[in-house]
Order: sequence, then C-alpha cells, then structure tokens
Amino acid sequence: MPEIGLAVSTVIFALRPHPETGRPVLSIPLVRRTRDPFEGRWALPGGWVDPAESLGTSASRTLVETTGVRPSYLEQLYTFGAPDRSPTGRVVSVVYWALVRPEQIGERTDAGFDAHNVAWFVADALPHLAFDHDDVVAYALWRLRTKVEYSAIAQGLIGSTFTLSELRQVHEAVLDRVLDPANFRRQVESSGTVVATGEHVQGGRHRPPRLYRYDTSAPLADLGPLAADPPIPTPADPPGENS
Amino acid sequence: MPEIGLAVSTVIFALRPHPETGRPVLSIPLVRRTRDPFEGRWALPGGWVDPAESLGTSASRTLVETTGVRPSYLEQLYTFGAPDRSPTGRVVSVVYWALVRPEQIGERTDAGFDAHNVAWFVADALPHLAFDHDDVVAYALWRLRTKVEYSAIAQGLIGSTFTLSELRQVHEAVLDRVLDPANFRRQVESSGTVVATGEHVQGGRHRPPRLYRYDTSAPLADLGPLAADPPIPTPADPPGENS
DNA sequence: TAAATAGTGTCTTTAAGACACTATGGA
DNA sequence: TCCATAGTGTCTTAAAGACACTATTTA
Repeated sequence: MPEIGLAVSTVIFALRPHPETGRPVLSIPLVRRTRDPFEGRWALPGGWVDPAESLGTSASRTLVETTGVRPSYLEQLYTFGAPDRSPTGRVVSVVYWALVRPEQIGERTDAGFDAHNVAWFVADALPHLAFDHDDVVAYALWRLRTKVEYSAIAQGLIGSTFTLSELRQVHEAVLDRVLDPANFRRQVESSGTVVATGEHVQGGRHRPPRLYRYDTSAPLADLGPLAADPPIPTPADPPGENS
Repeated sequence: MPEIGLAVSTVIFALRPHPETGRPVLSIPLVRRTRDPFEGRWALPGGWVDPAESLGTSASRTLVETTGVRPSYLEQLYTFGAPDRSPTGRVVSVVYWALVRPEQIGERTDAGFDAHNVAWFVADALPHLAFDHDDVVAYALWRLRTKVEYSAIAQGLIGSTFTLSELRQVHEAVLDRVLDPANFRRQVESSGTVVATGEHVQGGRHRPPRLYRYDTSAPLADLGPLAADPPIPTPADPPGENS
C-alpha cells in the first residue's frame, strides 16, 4: 500500500456584489497559504481526509472550518492526481464543488477563524493560484455553467423565495450573458421545478412580481444512480457515514 | 497525513456476441478475487496506485495487466470513498471507465496471465460483485448511456471503418433499444463526426452500403477544460506523466 | 423478380429564440 | 400620466421522431 497523501479541496461558488459595479457576480472564496509549498499564494479551501470520515463529509468539514460558509449544494467534481502536482510529495486531491446562498455568507469573526487569510474573488478574475488550482477552478466553472443550463442547481445560489427576475439574474450572472425574460419565464415554468407562493413583492415602481419557491420534491440535479452527497452537517451535527 | 489506501479500478465496456442469441451485447470483463476480502467473488479490474504514476496511467496499466485488453478510450468516472467500503481498512478508489474495440479483445493465454480468473459478463446481467462494485458499475453504465446520446464515444467500441448500419447497431446495443435508420443516419451525418471513405461493402444480398470512418480531427468527447487522459500506453510505451 | 437492406423525402411535434404587445403598480 | 418591470402572444427556426417511399444489389 503506497504512501500517497489524500486530500480534499472544494471550489465554492456564491453570488456577491461586484467590488466595482455592485452587481451580483459569481465569486469564489480562497485561502492564503501560510506555509510552504506556495506560502503566500491563494489556494482552494481543503485539507487531509480523516481515515474515519467519508469524502463528502471531509469536503464539507474542511470548507466550513477554513471559510466559515455552509454550502447548500455539494457535488464531487474530479480527482486530480498528477505525480508532480505538489512539490513536497505525492498528493491526490478529490475535488468537490459547492454552492452557497447569500444568507450563508456571514463575515465570520469568531475565535480560531483567521479572516485575514480568507477572501472572496470574482470567479473570472482570480490571481494565479497554488498547486494546479487554476486548472481545478477552470473545470469547476465549466461544470457549473454547463449544469445551470439543464438542471435546477441555480436554487443553490438563491434564497428560499424569489421572483423570476431574480432567478433570471442568477442565471445571467453564472452564464455571463443576458437572457430573454419572456423565454426564460416559459422555460422555468414548464420545467416544473418552481412553484408560485401566491405572494407578491411590493415596493418597486412597477407591477409587483409574483414570488416563487423551488419545488423541494424535485431533485436539484440528476446524478444518475449515484447516491446523493450526505446532508450538509450543521455545526451541531455529527458527521454522517455516507460516501 | 492519514494512512488511507489509494486504488484505481476500471469499468471496461466492449460489444461481444451474446452467449445465447449471438447478437452484439454490451459486456464487461471481471476478475475473480483469489484472496480475502470477498475471495471467490467477481470484482472490477484494478490495483494500487504507484506513487510515481498518474491516476490515468495507473488505470490503463492495471487493466491491461489483469484483463489483457487495451482500451481505445479511458475517462475518469468517480472516486468512491465510503469509510466502510472495504472490510480490511480504509480504501479510496478512483474509478475509470474504458471502451475496447472488438479487435482488441484477443483471448490471452500468455504466461503470467490467469484466464481462469477473468471472464466477460453481459453488462445488464452481472453477478453480485465484491465491495461496492455493483454501485460502481451501475453508475458507469448510466454515464456510458448518457454520453453515447450526445457525443461520438461510440467510435471507441467499433472498428476503424464501418457502415452506418453497424454504427447504429452499436448505439442500439448500448442503449438497449431500436433506432430509426433514417433519423439515425441524418443525425450522424449532420454531426460531422463521420466521413465516407468512398468504399462500399460487397457481399450482402442487398444494396452495398457505404463505408465510413470517424473524423479523427474531432474530439471523441467533450471534457471541457480538462486535459484529455494520457494516450493508452502500448506494451512498449513508458508510462506518461499526465494526470 | 423477389428479398433485403441502403438511402431519401416529408410531415408533425417540440423547444428555443426574437420580439411585439398588454398589464399594473408607484412616482 | 408616464415609467419601469411583469407577464402574454406569436412568429421563425431547428431538431427529433414517425413513416412512406425510392434505389440497388444478390439469390
């Protein structure tokens, strides 16, 4: 049995106001490395896999520990294992990607959490990252953009109720292009993934839009016969035993 | 750095004559375990990852070593890592799936190759496998069937030249349903993945069909920004250094 | 000339996209 | 009443599927 280090990393996506324009833009939290290799460079949150925990649990644990956010969606992306990807020895990384809702992005300041070494970046304007994380992020971005077009994962980025205009803005931010409001509405309504709450939003200087929520009985994404990832543990939850 | 065993396994697909009907059917080679755990049970070919080799190289090496076939296509499927998936200790398996062309399925009898413990099974009628390999195969089958509908991977299962009827039979065997010859032809021709050689097949008691070959300039499958897997090493090739 | 498969034509249905139009509340 | 966005209608195009039809070989 070979001596190979096994790690997990996670590419976390959320929509945050663009630092200049203020418009919602796809963003990723990174962690500054405080030791070699690549000391000082930004990297994906992650850590070693504990022998007693599943890969998915390991991913949610390390991402909560390092960035303080709790994801609404978590899916395995790919396993990176080129022999030379870490200069300090052989490391194989099982990479996950995650979505976070805006209300989950509280700025943590509690003890043991080093806010100085965690920062959010615009997904399309990242610095050059440690290890092979540039490639990892590029692949995660491709997967997110591909998947948002044929599944309901956008709900992982939005609050529990929303207008169709807000949902469309999520899709537009992810895909980085504008969508026709009429056609978008028809597509979403005919997909059956969304249900009108009956309420309306007041306050705009225009016709009040209907509020919708996602139909929780429909699966968020088609993983085929693969068991869904374990539920995201809340701070009180003990880790689950799923793969 | 935790003590976790890192292995690779591969789900290998080929079309072989059905043992009863003789018609081509999707088949998978399995290896009988000769030691605990699960001694006597059938399992996917695989082995430990060598610290010096990439994951893809490890997959092609172990599958050639154990089954004697050389794949025409190899792609990473998923990494399985439930803490209890092996009764003898923590093992994380990076699973690949592969396609093999009929001409590559020679029955090996050379020294060091134990034909008694390798056998081909019809993909939809496998015995209960060792470890969690039932789940692994189910997921691989789903991926193959999904992918054959929107990509050109079927070329990984067919010889270098073929008639559209033969290609359609490959799709039919994979999807396990009949396809309309007229519509299939139009789809394949408009996809641009296939080129007529100008030759025809003589001998049938009917109009001689055109021969086609795949356009090798077109990619076999869209992996996004992910680097393609390393070329399959022939027995003489030294292992590559890609992920 | 019959059998059998190769290959073409065409109609229907569905979905995506473009874009004109109506609806309704707030300033 | 005007502005802004919500929401509807409808036309065009492309692709998939059903299925009738013609083409060309061998037995």
